[in-house]
Amino acid sequence: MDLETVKSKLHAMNFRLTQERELVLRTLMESGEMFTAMQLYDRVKEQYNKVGLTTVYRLFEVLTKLRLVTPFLIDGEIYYTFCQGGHHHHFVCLDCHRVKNIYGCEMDTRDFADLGKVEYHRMDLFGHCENCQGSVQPC
Amino acid sequence: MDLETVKSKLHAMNFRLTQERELVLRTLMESGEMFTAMQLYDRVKEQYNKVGLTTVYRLFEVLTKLRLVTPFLIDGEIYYTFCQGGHHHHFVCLDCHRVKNIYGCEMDTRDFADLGKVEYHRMDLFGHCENCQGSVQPC
DNA sequence: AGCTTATAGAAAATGTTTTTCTATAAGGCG
DNA sequence: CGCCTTATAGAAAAACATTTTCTATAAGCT
Ligand SMILES: [Mn+2]
Ligand SMILES: [Mn+2]
Ligand SMILES: [Zn+2]
Ligand SMILES: [Zn+2]
Repeated sequence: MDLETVKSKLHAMNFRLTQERELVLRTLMESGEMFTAMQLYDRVKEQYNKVGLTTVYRLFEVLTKLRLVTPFLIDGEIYYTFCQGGHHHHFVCLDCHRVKNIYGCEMDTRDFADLGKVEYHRMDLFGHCENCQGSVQPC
Repeated sequence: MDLETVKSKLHAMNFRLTQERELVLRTLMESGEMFTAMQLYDRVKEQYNKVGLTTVYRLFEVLTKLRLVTPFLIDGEIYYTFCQGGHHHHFVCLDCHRVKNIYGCEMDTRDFADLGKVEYHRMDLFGHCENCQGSVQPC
């Protein structure tokens, strides 16, 4: 998905795409990584200009409403990754925090009807991506 | 798993099973639910005596180290559920927050070798358990 | 260009989690 | 048992994370 599409989704919900939001969104979308609010704030600062931390928090809030972001809990911290399109699963690199989408879910939720009514499910794989294999782990 | 087993696991790591920990642990284990620290603190208070909130936080910390607890991120909040035994998946009721274990994982992580080296994975189903189906949703 | 209203960002407020500190008791050992 | 060592309880403070408030600004519309 490109920035223009996100823009229309924002507009459809009466949100605006400000210059600040565009900087943050670009950083998030182009990285393929997941970030805590503070991490994304720092990344934006180093790559572009400075934006307010509040702006990052508010963007995560908005993107969550639009379901354009998926949260991950890792080591007690909440990370967000840009995420859109149909249902899919994830591979998360524990080293570089890059996220890869896995399409083609074969699960049939009817198999679990005895447990209750399944609304949705998630599957996340965690490991070390090709880039990070063999390389020294970040401290 | 019963309390005695947890006790030995604690002792094996040089942790102690105090009266306060036992109260909190009982509440957690017997409920089958997942709790935020504050929720478990409140539940212990109403069912038994009062314990310190710090004690609950510290117990979650210890149980996390022993891998006797699994964290869930729901609506921006971190919940913990008592969780032990071999690899399995979860069904979480969005209403009552009870958790059911799903054994018999058929996934072969080698199917994803092209993505990187998979260390572990999780799968969580979310929905409404039999008890909560048809009943009025909690506010 | 002009209008309306969502947003930026600094500062304050709020909420959550961790740390500190002292008294207590768990568990080990004789 | 009784004694000893050391992990833990819990209150209070500190640290940290997130949300709210408030005013100026600019996005988007006409
Ligand atoms: Mn995704
Ligand atoms: Mn479990
Ligand atoms: Zn990687
Ligand atoms: Zn339920």
